[in-house]
Amino acid sequence: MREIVAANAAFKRQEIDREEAIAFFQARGEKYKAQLIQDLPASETITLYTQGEWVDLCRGAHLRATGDVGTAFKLMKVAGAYWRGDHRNAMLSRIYGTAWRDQKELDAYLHMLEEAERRDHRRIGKDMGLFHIQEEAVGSVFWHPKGWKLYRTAEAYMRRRLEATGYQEVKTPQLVDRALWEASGHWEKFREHMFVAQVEDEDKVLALKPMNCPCHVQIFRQGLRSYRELPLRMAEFGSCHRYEPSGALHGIMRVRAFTQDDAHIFCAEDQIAPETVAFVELLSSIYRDFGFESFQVKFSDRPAVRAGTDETWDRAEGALKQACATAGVDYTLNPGEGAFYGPKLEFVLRDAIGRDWQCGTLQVDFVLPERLDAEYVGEDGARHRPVMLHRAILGSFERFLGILIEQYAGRFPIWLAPVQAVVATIVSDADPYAEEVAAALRKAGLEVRIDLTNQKINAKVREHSLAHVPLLVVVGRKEAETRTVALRRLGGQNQEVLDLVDAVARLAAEAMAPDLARGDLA
RNA sequence: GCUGCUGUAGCUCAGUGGUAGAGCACUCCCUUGGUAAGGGAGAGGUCCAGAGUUCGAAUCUCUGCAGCAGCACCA
Repeated sequence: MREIVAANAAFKRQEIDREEAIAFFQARGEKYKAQLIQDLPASETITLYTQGEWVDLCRGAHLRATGDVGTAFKLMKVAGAYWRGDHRNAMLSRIYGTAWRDQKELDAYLHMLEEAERRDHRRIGKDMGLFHIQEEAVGSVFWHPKGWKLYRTAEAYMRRRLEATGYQEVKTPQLVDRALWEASGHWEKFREHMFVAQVEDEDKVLALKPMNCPCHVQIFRQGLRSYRELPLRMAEFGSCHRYEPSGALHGIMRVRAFTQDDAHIFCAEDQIAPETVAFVELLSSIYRDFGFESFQVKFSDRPAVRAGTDETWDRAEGALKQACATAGVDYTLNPGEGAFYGPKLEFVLRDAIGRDWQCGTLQVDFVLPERLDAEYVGEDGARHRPVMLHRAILGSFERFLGILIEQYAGRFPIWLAPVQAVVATIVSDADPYAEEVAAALRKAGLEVRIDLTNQKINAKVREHSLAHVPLLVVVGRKEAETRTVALRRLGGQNQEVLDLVDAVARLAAEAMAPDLARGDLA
């Protein structure tokens, strides 16, 4: 690179006849470029750029000469990429680099990347002791006490939000006979991505459920349903297993065992729009509570391989589009990326390194109710097919918590923090009082640790700051005597001396989950 | 899954064809100190696993496993 830049060879543009260009690249053994030209539309002008010895097909534009690149560049990584993005094709090598106006800008960029790396949930998960993954359970999370506390806080919050908005929670089996997956169509399409279990003295083949919808339909099918029960919102924190390709695994964001905040809304066709509007409202409110003010929405329409007739797809896509309009959702189109049974909305959040992850989803499905024979009795006394709306807000707890960790770089707001307060003593004379303070905070519902170790207060402050504990409640001789506490907040430099009783009331209020603070249920 | 890279103490990482190192963390002792590291001592490793080359392998080669990056996939 440095040699090429130093040579300062001029880039020369040259227009060339199509056939001539194909012959040229063919002769040089560059068959992919020849193929590229072949596939360019006839109207396209073919241009070559020459730089010293090097001739390349390129539309341009280029710098004037290689010297213009300057010295503020860095080659970042080398990786394979499939020819034309198709895994059936050969893999070509791709070299990634970055170039900047000067060294200072390059350094700033590299520094930014390092900062982003510090937010990486895998790093923070380890540092804060939230979870780990090991070889014996690839793609599955071992949640440690603090990580599980975070998980349970999120789960309890979600459960309250769902209960408040008319969902009924259920729990369905992990192991389900293959016959059900054949009926739903998943066996045919996703068989190689399913974990299969067999028992010795039985012929049955069972699969660990990769998703919950067929099971929910089974509950819906118990007994005769009436149109009066619709929309029927059936929710489950459903544990699912999928044999994801090894290269897809990523920390806790893409795993093989995960729990969806799944729900299926069984409804009539004219209820799609109002249910979508209500869903988007709920999702937005929940994302806001978790600190995500903005998110992308993608509309994925019919894929090439799909179930259901074109007429059905027309109806499903039309209904979803109309619902988006009513809900005022701005989306970008994601052509051909829908589920095999219906179009979907994807709600996408971005991680620390700038990668996008689908979290929430809403999918309109006319196919599964048909395949699994779900029906209800309508106002007219006849049997009808319900429409199923598959929807998730967090998507999976694992992925969402991973993004949440990165969003806050481990410095969670108080309501989410796995350890909300540490009571730290300055002298051991204050130990009994510290116990009393901790007990009072605990009684008020806070997750509290107590630090009576034989260390200076400086060291304690440092330790718990590094552990991202939002509240540090310091007590020494003075506080014990006056029944006060010296409160220091994470990131703050000073402390506030409060009366113990006031402090407990105030911190309890601050630690309250946002829905409870608002009194959503009331 | 594909391509490339990586695998050494709990963590971060150094190291070398001749019996393994640092800092932090940990344990113990001293220290009771008022808001981001008080001092000292100690313990800790099948150098990812298996096979091969070699007098000798943690180091070289191969295979496997796992991780990382990108690509592909994502009900």
